[in-house]
Amino acid sequence: MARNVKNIKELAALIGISATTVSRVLNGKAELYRISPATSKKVLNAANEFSYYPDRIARGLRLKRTETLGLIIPDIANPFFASIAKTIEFETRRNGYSLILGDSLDDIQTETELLNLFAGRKVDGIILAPVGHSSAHIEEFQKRGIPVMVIDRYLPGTKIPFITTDNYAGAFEAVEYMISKGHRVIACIQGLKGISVNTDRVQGYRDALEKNNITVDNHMILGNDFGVENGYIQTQILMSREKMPTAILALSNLISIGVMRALSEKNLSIPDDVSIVSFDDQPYSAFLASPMTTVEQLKEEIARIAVNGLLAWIRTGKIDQQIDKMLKPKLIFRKSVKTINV
Amino acid sequence: MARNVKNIKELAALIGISATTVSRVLNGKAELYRISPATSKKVLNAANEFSYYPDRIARGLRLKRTETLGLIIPDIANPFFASIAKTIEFETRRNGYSLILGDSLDDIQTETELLNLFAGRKVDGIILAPVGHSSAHIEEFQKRGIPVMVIDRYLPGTKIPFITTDNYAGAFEAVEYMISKGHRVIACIQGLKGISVNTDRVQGYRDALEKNNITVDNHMILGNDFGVENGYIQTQILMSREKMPTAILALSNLISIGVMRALSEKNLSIPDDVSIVSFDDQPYSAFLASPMTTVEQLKEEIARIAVNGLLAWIRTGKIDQQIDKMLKPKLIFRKSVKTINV
DNA sequence: CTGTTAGCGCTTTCAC
DNA sequence: GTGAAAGCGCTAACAG
Repeated sequence: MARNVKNIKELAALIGISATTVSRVLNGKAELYRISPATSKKVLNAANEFSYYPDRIARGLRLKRTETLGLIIPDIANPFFASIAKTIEFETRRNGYSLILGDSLDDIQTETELLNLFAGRKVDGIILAPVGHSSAHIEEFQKRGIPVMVIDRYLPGTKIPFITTDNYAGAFEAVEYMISKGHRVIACIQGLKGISVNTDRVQGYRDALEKNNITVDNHMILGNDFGVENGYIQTQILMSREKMPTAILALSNLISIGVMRALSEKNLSIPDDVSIVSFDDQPYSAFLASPMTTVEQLKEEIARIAVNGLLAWIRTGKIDQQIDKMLKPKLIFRKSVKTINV
Repeated sequence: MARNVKNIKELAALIGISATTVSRVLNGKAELYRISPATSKKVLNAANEFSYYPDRIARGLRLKRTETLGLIIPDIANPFFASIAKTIEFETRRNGYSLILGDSLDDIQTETELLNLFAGRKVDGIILAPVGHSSAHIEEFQKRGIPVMVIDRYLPGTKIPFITTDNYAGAFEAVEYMISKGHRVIACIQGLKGISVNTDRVQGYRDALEKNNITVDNHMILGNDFGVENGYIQTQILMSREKMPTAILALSNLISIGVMRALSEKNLSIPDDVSIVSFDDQPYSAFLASPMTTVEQLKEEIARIAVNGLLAWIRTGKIDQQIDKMLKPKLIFRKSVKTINV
């Protein structure tokens, strides 16, 4: 095994040519500069033999481009985001880019900090599942010239491109389905208030009820977090009330786990005592005590469109505003909704 | 809002001092160089006012250190690894480092490619959940001077430090528990053959049987992947045999989902028809059709030790060989194992 | 207490 | 066809 070589100059010296030529060959510009095939071959062989990998940091400095994308996500442990991250990583690498990851913990300050950090690291673009309603920090960021593509959630009233699920339609359909099964008192345990995903789902919930002449009871909309704990606590609250819902719409897969925990502690069963529909289909959804009816989102699709849209934006320097997209979700029917007297 | 400033020189010019001084103040070396408080304050104010963030790429080139860690994981969509990744990201950032993520798809070639890529990007260290038995490519890598810390799996016969679960003990306990419940024909659906996690678990399974005077039937050890599909297929094979097992040890959470799918298709129920214990506890484990008895691993702990050990290694330049650790897992008893005639 | 200068490893302009 | 030299933005010697 030959020894390694530390930089392009050293490699060039070893072959007895200039660093310039080595650089040209290694960057596929041999043709362009009419470098002789013999020289080319020598360079390629040497690079291989001495396992030379160019220093991407130096390259990035010179080129003012790092071939790195930033990904900011509110909770990488949430399987919904983990799946999205997997596809994003794959697509990113397939295009010769690397991915730097940040978990914002659904906290706007951490998100801002990550944006600045990534800017300092000169990422070429960012994919962001934003925490908040406020978008000032993101727009300011765009102005610094770094493309930001928003996924999952979008920022109304801004020019920031996004790919998301048609959450309104998903919630609307889910609720209409529950109504068709005879439910009239349906609770909605929501995630973080004020972000589009949540707002749209709640609106879909409201409109489905109203369309079916059921008055919306604001006490039936509660919670403020996408996590397990919130699902647990809100269900306890719901179940201690005089007027208990016969069905619950859980606005995330984690929330529905919390719901299950609370119900099982009270020896209430799904769907006999309470029906439930949850957002985000998961591999385990079908194997729960009561196989869960879910609203499935096109995770891979969202990830792919986001990466490719962002890279196109980076390459051309301008954004295809047509990219804004809301992908239709799909209701997956299982057994967590009971038919009750109509 | 003041305009932004593009580099340290420009900022320095604006205040009317040299870039050196600005650099010193911004790096907290004002004291060291006895820079006057007045100048210091001016610098800090200006940096803030013009929202100047130093270019970490240029800094990295100069310092030969990027304050970036690489994380290579076989499947970020697997909630086990997603949880680990979350803690790793958090700890990494808390220490002022960034994290670049690679998903090896449990493929050794992709893993090697990622290692080289990360080397080119001059990461200061790497946390790796390795795919394979072979460790040559990793050792070669260490020689290039980049510290590699292995998690989850370890490489026997190498000097590469690792943090993992005591998988042998986990499997041993799980099987002894099933035996204590009267099971004698216990199958083991394994993950990727040849990697330590798998080897150790299988060995724990074998030894528990033998210790209880049950002859190990090699037909009862099958499979070769940690994913859902493998659990599904192997269960179908098991259930189509003359001699069916009364219990299954599933060597990952994904495998057990596959087992559940196959059983439910055959209208077999857990634990009435088949008992099961699965590795990796998950938030949903308690809410499955049959609440699942699982072997819980200390994910956060593994992640924390790995990051802090790696950073210490980077800072001091030498590795604390004491770091090699196998954390004891915990058996969580639920209802997926039936007591049968003994 | 502060500044000048050199150089990290790469790519590109300009020159031959 | 190839090379010398400049410079990306930063920090650390060295100098005062």
